[in-house]
Amino acid sequence: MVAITLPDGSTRNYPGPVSGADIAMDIGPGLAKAALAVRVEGVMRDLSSVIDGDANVSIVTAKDADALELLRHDAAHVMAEAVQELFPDAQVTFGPATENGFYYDFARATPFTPDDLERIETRMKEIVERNETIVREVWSRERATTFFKDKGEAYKAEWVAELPGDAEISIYRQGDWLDLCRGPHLPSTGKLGKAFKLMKLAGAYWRGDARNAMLQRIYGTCWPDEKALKGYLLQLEEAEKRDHRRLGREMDLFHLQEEAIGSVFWHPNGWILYRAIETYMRRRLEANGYVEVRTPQLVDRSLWEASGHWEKFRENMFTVEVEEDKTLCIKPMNCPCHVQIFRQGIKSYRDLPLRMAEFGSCHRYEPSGALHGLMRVRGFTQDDAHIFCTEDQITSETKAFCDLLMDVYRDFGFTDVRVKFSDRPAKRAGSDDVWDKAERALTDATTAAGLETTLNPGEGAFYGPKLEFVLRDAIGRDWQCGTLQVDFVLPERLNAAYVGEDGEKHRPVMLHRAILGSFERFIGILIESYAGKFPLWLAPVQAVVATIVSEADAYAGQVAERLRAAGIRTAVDTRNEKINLKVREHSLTKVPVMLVVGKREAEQATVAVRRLGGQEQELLALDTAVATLAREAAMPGG
RNA sequence: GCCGAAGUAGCUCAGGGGUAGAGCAACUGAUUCGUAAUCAGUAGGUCCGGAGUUCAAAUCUCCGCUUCGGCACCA
Repeated sequence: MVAITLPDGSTRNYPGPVSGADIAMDIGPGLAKAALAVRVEGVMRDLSSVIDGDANVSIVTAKDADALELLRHDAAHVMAEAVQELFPDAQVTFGPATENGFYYDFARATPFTPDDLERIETRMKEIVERNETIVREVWSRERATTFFKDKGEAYKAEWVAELPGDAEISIYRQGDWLDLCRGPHLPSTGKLGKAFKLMKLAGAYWRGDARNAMLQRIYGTCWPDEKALKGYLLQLEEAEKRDHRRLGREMDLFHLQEEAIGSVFWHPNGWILYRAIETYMRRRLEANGYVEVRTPQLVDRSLWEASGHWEKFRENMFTVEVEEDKTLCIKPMNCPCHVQIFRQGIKSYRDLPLRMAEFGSCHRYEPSGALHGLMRVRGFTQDDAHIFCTEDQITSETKAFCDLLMDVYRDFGFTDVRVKFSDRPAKRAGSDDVWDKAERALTDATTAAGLETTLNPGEGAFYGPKLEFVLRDAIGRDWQCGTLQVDFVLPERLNAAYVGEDGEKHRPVMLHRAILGSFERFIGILIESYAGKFPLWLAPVQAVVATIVSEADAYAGQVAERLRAAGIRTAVDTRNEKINLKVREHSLTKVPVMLVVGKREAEQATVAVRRLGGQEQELLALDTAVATLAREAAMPGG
């Protein structure tokens, strides 16, 4: 007897082992038709898999959230089948489901073309129509190895060889095509449906290693139905409209050009935004016990040799040969310079923690393929600071930092922040004792700050563990902004010391930390996150006074003066144009507030206030409007 | 850096071995108008750069640069 318990709590008994399909059929033919897979004790399995003992079971249909992953994984298989039918010389490698779809990596001498994509997609739809039954088989290692080797599938053969000894080698067969795969899969290709689309071609290294061959990756997206697919494509289009590179041009914030690759030309409007953020950060840091410094751009190579950067980071550094045997480096980081300031004079334990901040302008020679708008540049400014403290202060300083960081992010409208915790790497400096202490300190601090972290095992810096704070751009790409890194090594290398209570010399610990990361990247993300519609305190132009008739020109000037006197960045538009045009143009450049004035307003000392994106207007006395806007435009945190 | 694609007016894009095209923007003029495009006219180009093929190259070929999409990288 096998007792199967269903999600509703009911139990069905079977005389012997049953498959998921049997159970679904037993419950009803409708469900049997809709069934895609079965979840046994929470684990997703093939519908055909046999359950031979009592179990909690649920039937997975397209309505299930995790049916999507199944669907997408199948889409990858169907694509691979289509590709191999059309291009028999293409070798298969891997093809997983992704956040919005799937991809499959192929090895092939001649690259696929965009035209090929159309052919492949058409063939995929044919395979769905063939409704090939998907069958799972378990092969011996020898059989699998021989099979893939004979077929010329070198990558699959390599993978089989590397599967652990006790691993079951499962093969999924659909029609004449098969693939080595862990599964689970749908019962047949027809269940996939046709709500998929091949999106783009890309290169990708075999097993993600740049030393390996480059494969050809085809990305696709896949959804349960046509409506969801359309919705996704529409969402992509919308996201494209908030691309910071596009908005940067439309709103006249900045530009990039060939003669200064990877460096930003900030236009007046963009620079207002930049400075507003800098002012805000400076106030925040001052309120949190930081001191601000400024250190040199050009620093002799010897300091970088001493810090270890010359050895580890040289390829990313711009250098200048000034005279024979003298190399200056354009600083890629601020830390060694901050240690130099720390080292001036004798520091006592009473001076700690010393929080030294700099809006540090740095340059790094980033690989050409990595450059991306404001997000990845070669010249940037960090909201950098180094906290010199004792080991005992790591937890409290980290906690204080996390609180500050979350406060700042909240002020910029970010509440969904991912925090990654990177612990000790294989190659590292410092004793295990010290690492234990540092990792525990970070863990305690994040817990105290109420942050959930995901572990990035072995990804810490060689000099200490770190926290990374990740924000997401308009099209779902993640960018690291904030960071906190514990460093035991640099104080040692650059000989930073303080005198302790005991009168002896001690090494301080350095916490490298940034909240925005770089102004450039943060502003890029900010633009996308707000879709250019900044809150009042950040908007480069906060208000436009627009006239309806030229008789109101003089009054418009007075209104603007009043607003400016109240600290509001105001422009006046007295062009001889219709109000419709003015509203449209200032809406497109995302000015948050428009004050429309005509004859009526001029006579009554009022303004018609129109908010960006809104339909209605509010008629206010000029005094009221100025007071309201001044209050709204105030920088958060005073 | 690697794989692929693209580069034509300020922007979006069409064209394609034989005089360089459109819409929007710009400029000029008219229009004084009540909340997302008033009308008319004018001007605007090293077709990314360099070499080659050709009577003739924006167009074909090669090399380079930049950008875009991925991958790798991001101490």
